[in-house]
Order: sequence, then C-alpha cells, then structure tokens
Amino acid sequence: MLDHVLATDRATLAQSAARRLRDMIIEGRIAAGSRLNERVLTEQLRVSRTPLREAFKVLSGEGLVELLPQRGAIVATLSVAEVDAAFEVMAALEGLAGELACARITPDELAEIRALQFDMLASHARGDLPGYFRANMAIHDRINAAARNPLLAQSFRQLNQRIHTVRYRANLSQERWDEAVEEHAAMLKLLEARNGRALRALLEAHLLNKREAVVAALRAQEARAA
Amino acid sequence: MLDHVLATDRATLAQSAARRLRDMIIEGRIAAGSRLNERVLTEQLRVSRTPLREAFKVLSGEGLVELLPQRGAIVATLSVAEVDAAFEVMAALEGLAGELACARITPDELAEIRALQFDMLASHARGDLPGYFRANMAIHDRINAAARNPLLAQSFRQLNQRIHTVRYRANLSQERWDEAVEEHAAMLKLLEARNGRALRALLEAHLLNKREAVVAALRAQEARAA
DNA sequence: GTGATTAAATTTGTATACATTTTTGTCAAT
DNA sequence: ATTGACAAAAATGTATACAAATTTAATCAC
Repeated sequence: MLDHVLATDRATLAQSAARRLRDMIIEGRIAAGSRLNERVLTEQLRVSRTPLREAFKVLSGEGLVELLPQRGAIVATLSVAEVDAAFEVMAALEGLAGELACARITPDELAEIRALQFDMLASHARGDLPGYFRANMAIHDRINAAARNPLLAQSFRQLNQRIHTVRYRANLSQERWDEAVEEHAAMLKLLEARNGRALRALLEAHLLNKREAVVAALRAQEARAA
Repeated sequence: MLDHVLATDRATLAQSAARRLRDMIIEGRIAAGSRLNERVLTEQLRVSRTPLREAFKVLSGEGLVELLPQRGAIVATLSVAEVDAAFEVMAALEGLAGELACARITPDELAEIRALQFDMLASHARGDLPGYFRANMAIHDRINAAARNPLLAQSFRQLNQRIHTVRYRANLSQERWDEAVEEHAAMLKLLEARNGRALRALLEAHLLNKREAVVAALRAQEARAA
C-alpha cells in the first residue's frame, strides 16, 4: 500500500554497472581508446557478462563507448574536431537556455544563482580552480533548469558529459579566467534584467570563448606529445 | 587481405533487432505506451532474449523506449509538452545548422538543394503531401550535412526521430502549407546570399511555426478523443 | 457481488553454457 | 629478420537455464 513511497527502486545490475563504468570513463580512470575487456570488467564490477554488455549499449548511446561488432567495446576517443563540434552545438543550446530562463526563471532561482555567483567570485579570488569549476557548473545547471525544457537539458548534458574529460582538465590561463569571470557578471545582470536576446548572445560568445581556450590547450598538449 | 573492402560487416542480432524495432515504433506500428513483451517480441523478431534486451537498451537511449525496472519496457509516450520542448530545441539546432551551412556549403550542395526545392514546389502544386514531406525532409537533411557538424546532425536527428510519429502525421492546413512553402523560398535565397544570421533567424521562426501547427493539431486530436 | 488473501503462472533479471569469430603464438620457408 | 600458415587460446555473440519479482487467477470470507 505504501509501496509507491517505500519502494527503494533498487537499480538493476545493468543500471549500476552503467553508472559505475560511466564515472570511470568521465573521470578519466580508463583512458580513451582503451579496450573494455568483458572478462576483466565482470571481475572488477562483480557482475556477469549479461548486465555488463547491456551497460555497454547504454554508454554507447551516450557516446562514451564505441562498439566494434565482433571486436568488443572501447572507450570512445575524442578528436579535437569533435570537441570543436560539441562546443559549437553547446553554445547554441546554452544560448537558448539563457533566453528561455529570462522568460521563466523565478525570483528564488535567481537568488540562488546570485549566491552561486558569489561562491564563484570567492573561488576565483582564492585561485581555487576546482571550486571555481564547481560553482561555474552549478550556475549553468541552474540556468538550464530555469529554462524548463527537459529535452534541452538532456541534450546539453549528453554533449557536456562526452567532452567532460578534456573540458575540466584544460587548466586555462589567468587571463582567460579573469575574462570568464567578467562574462559571468554580465550574464547575471542580463538575467536580472530579463534581457533574453542579449543573454543568449552573451552565453553563445561565452561558450565559443571557452571552446577557443580548450581547443588551444588540446593542440598544445598534442604538440607536447609529438 | 581484402577484408576491409569485402567485409559485409554483418550486423549483430542486437543491432538488427534494434533497427527493426525502431522502425516499428517510428512508423507507429506499435502504439505509444504499449508494453514490449519479451517473449512475444523474441518470436516476432526471431531472436533470443539476450540481443532483444540489448536492443531495448539502445532504443531507450534514443528516447523511443522506456525501461521500467522489473516491469519491462514500453514504447515511450509523447506528451504535448514534450513535443513542444522538442521543437524548441530543434529550432535552435536547425538555426545553427543554417548559419554554419552558409559558411561551409559547396556550390554542388547548393545546386542539389535548389533542385529539391523544385521537387517540393511540384509536390505542393499537386497537393501531394507525402511527396512534400519527403522533399522537405531531404532539404533539411542537406542543410544539416552542409553544416559539417556531426554532433549537431546527431542531436537533431535524435530529437526529430523521437517526435517523428506526430510530426509527420499532423496534416497541416492549406494556409499553413502555403506559408511553409514561402518560407522555404526565402530560405534558399538567404542560403544563396550566404546570409547566415538571417537564415538562422528564419529557420528558427520556421520551426517554431511548425511547432504551432503540430501542437494545435495535437490538441485538436486530444479534444476529439475526449 | 465485493474485497482480501494466497497460490499459480507469467515475466523480468542474471548467470552460464555453447557457438563463432578474432587474436595470439609457434614454426617453417624464404 | 620477415612473412605466411596454422593451431591454440581468448574474446565476443547468442541461447538457455535458473532466480526473483510481478501479474494473474482462484479461493474464501463477508
């Protein structure tokens, strides 16, 4: 009778295997391009091959894993071109989110973003990069939530997840960092003024700037390797 | 030695099961919300449960199937709100595609779109709705291809596939149809003029207009049912 | 008849066995 | 040393057996 409340909705093994594998990939604990051997992973994750293979299919749909017929699964590789393309799409999506948020955000949500903005400023002042990334991600999450479009949020999350490894590994220059913080201040102003068109343009520019920074860092990394 | 040429890359059963099931869902041969019984489907598709369940996971990632833990899979249902949200995102993506296409399209690609435009005009003049839809879809496909962004194309395709059933079932009014044809003529002009910003705005408006038409048709359908 | 209770049947989740394919390792020939 | 052939090993793909859960049906009290 109270099932709908008490039901713990314990996940299936396939779900939890997918979740754990996803985390391992996103956190970079398994290198891009490396093979996902079923026997090895069944031992590591303590599940049998059936749920593991189902997890592969799920992660393949998220773009994190590539399935090579008869030849197993590998962690998806990221070319610079793909990162470039992902940012191009994410810029448009984030711009849309900002525009919609201007029309739909509540005062409470706006207040929360204001608070996060101060958290971000604090992290920036301390030179605390992880803290900055955390506040930054939270702000963009709140804007997405305020847009009230689950499909938009999902599309964005999927792309962002795909490039997560490189996005939050590229340690940007102090100059670019300062610039990003300024952009965030302007964003908040436009959001408060409910200026949808302008916020959209700014968010697009903001993400395209981030793209430049990340792609430059990637190319530098590639050059160092060679 | 010639493997890389001859290899037919025969699909796995999971892949072909996913493809067949996907077609059945998109074409509306299985009603939204209906249960996907494993035993029944294994008999229909002539595969065992293992590849069938893997196919469920794939289609779930595409948003076509919903997995209810311990309670099986159902064909995903589409609320009016979801269709609304999908168009909102698709408008932004298509706008981006148009802008990028202006910068990247080749003369050959442009010529092909011009030809398709005439096909579309012919179908419109004959009142051939399926032919119109086909030409229309082909044009949008070409614009997406000319944008040279695989992730953009994939994001768009996924959303479009999700609402395919309702999108191409809503038989629009003659008035809206005429209007859409005019919008297409303007699109081609802007593409030829390489006016990215204007094409973007037009494509967004075009899709938001389509949204109005589809959502209105859906609401009318709902009202008729009640 | 209605509703609760419980047993049976069905259905989903997982592990494992078997079948195919791919990869690896050995050895002879050049 | 390198190549090619081929056997052995390992890996993936598929079917099926078993376990656990849910749904259906049947029974009984009221």
